[in-house]
Amino acid sequence: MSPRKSVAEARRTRERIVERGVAIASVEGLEGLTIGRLATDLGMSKAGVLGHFGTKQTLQLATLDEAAAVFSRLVWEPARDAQPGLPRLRAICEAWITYLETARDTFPGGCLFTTASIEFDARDGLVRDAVARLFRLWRRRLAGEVRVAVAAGDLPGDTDPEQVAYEMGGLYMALNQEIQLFAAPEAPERTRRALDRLLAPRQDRQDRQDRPA
Amino acid sequence: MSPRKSVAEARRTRERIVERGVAIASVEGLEGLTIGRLATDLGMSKAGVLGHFGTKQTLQLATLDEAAAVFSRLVWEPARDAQPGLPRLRAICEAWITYLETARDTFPGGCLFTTASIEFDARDGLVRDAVARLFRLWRRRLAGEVRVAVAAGDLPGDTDPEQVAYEMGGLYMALNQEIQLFAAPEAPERTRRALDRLLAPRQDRQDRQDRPA
DNA sequence: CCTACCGATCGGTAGG
DNA sequence: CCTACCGATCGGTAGG
Repeated sequence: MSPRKSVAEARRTRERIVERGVAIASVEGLEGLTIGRLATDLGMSKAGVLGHFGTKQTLQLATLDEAAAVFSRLVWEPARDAQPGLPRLRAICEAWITYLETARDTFPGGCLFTTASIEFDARDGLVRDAVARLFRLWRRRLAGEVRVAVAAGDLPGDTDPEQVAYEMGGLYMALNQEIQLFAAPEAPERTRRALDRLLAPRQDRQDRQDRPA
Repeated sequence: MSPRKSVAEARRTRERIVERGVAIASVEGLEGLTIGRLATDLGMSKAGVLGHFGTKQTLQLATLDEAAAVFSRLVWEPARDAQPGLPRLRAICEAWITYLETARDTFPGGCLFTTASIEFDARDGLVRDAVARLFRLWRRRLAGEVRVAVAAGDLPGDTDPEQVAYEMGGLYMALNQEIQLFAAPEAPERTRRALDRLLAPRQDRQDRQDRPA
């Protein structure tokens, strides 16, 4: 017949496309991710690439899914075994910093979610909805972890978990910019200082005291 | 000869192009800002649009310049008359929030600088350099204002001005996302709460005290 | 400032 | 999974 591959081979090809797609989209955005570029990079035809998805939008959604899976693997899962509450929150924070600092192979252009959020925040459609869903999910998880930390007495009783999660999001966008736009080596340490203030374990302080400058 | 216009008319046309360019780029990004789209929107020919700039890159730089001028007018200038230090810092913060909340005519897709930063942070070239220069300039101004506030005794003596300016940047990116992606009405108030904590006037507090919840 | 054009690339389809 | 194609749009140029 034709050079049609087995189901397993086709799945593996689809994986390769999506992995490459994450890297391209990290640099060029999900709109800048083009079928022609993918085809060239992978030594395939455009029709061969598109055949796995049907439309560019489906390709974008698959790329976002793969990126979210990587993020879970690098940020959420390593913290899973930490004690719920402040210890796990701290573990998530560190994994998040490491993800932004070192996941350059997977995300050579920086955090794909920040890129996608900016790119789609003024549009409608399934991609925008998927991006918003991810940010909401992650904020909910962070806020939940803050809530546990408060209940455990690790954070002040009047802490607003949503507020803390919101501010954490800002710190990570700042860190992403600092790494990508300025290649600033002190950025992770700045982020840690800000997080220490945000997640200060107790109210009996006149300043932070648990980390040296 | 031809429908060539006077110098003043040509300048006015250029202004119209650049103003429209800011609005388009706010939604589509500086790469998504196309000459054809501008021409259609303005009822001109593509060559007529491009003639004012020569290349797309020059158009992008002119668009960024115009956006920076608007930003100065809306954020820096209103605070100019406030007392240097914490009062001026607070005035800048409020103007900044207002800018993100209400400048929808000029920036229908949200803060163009955040968009441009994300879009160009993985590329080289004059546009990237111009974006980086703007962010550096504004951070320097913020840090300078923090320094004045510390010298005036309005902020604790161990305040790190660069750190505060860095965190403020993160808060504004978070606010931009919250407005654009989530249309969250409580976002400005969240930002104010975070800024109050960041710019807490004195260390003799167990928690923030100058704003009611 | 226009018309008329260029080669390149876009997303996508037909047919195998 | 391929070749071969489609109409639309991209940035840019020639010439007036």
